[in-house]
Amino acid sequence: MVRDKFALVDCNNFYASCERVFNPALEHKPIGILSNNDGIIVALSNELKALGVSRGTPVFKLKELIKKHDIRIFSSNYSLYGDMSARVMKILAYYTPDLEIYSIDEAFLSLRGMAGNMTAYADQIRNRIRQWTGLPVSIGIGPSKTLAKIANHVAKRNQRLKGVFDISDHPRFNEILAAVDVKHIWGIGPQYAKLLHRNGINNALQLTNAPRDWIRRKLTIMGLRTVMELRGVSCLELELITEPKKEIVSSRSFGNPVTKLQDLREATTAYCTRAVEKLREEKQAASQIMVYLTTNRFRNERQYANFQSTRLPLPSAYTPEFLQASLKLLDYLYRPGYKYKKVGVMISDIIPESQLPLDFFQPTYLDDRRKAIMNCVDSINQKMGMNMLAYASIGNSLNWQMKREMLSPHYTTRWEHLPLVKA
DNA sequence: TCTGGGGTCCTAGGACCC
DNA sequence: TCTGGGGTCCTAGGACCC
Repeated sequence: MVRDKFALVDCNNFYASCERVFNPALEHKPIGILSNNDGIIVALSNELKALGVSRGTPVFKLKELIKKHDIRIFSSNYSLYGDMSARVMKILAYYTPDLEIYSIDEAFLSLRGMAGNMTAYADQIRNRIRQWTGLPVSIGIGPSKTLAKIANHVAKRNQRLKGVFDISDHPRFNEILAAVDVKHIWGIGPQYAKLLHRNGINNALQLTNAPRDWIRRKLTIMGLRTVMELRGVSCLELELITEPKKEIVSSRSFGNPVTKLQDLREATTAYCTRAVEKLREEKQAASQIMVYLTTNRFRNERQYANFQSTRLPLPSAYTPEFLQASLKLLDYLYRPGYKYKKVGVMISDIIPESQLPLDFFQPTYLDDRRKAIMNCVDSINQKMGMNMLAYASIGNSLNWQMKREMLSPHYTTRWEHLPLVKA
């Protein structure tokens, strides 16, 4: 029997590293990347971590620290990170077709059946990514995905390992697991970590040896799978084909509180348009649409949070149809007198476009000219930029738009932002 | 003043059917 | 006092991931 073997390639402090690639002055500086709306820190360089800052901290709480330590703060620049991610994944695909792109900065590779020194192989991958993109990555290797994740975690924390660690058949396997807190295990979140700690299960080795039935009962089947994976029994296969999404959400918090229905209608138009665009990118159609509206739960003022959904007569991917429905839902949800923080649109009951039902009495998305119109709009927007062609209800007040006050240039996706090299 | 966004899976409980 | 037994489908809520 050929034993499974997985490598997890993970970019170190991905967003911060992307900013650094194009701005070498940031080397060795503490860097923080902000969420949408410049709200919280979502990514940190090691230097910022060393100052005791953690993911999720609201940036306003760091004002003093930022000044004191010359911390460089950036709004998130997804067109830059998305483009850098694509470059890394392309390099990995060159090594193997057995590649699962797990997130913007992580990928699993299958090393099944490969002979030779895996550490040397991983070193080579790591060096090539560094050389071709400028990004530092860590690579963990193990007999299951969960153990590959742990190996990666170990690689990141030990300078001596130079970014690569293979945990398979390691002579000090137990010792290594005993040093990993359960909260760092893939699949164990804050709630489960608390539960485990309460029951005296503090590290990965203890979890590995925990009673099966108890785990099944308290952590469900998912938790049991995690334990098996820790024992080196691979339960999670590489997912080579990306499954179509079951729901698509588009929503944003507003830069400033919004009170007027008109502004909410404009925001809803923007998010609904984007959601249906994503639906078409996946070549899917949907029949369920939901709109939700909330005030700011952190503020000590009158609160409102509600949602409303409706069903289209037939599955569709025609934006105007969704727009009409979502604006109607919004009008129904809206109550004057509140300061709103966020509106969102969710699309579900998704089926492949190819499985659209036929209807004798009304044209479907495919039969009439709707699909052709959407294709046309999409290709123009793709070439000329998002919302180059937009729906009138998007308006032009922009009262609802998010804050992005510390955005770096779009170094790789806009000609006018290309970095210049001075002769 | 200032606290993100976009997903997935599992389970329990209710509705409804025979 | 006693109060069937399944099956299926749907939804809400809770957990997780990045």
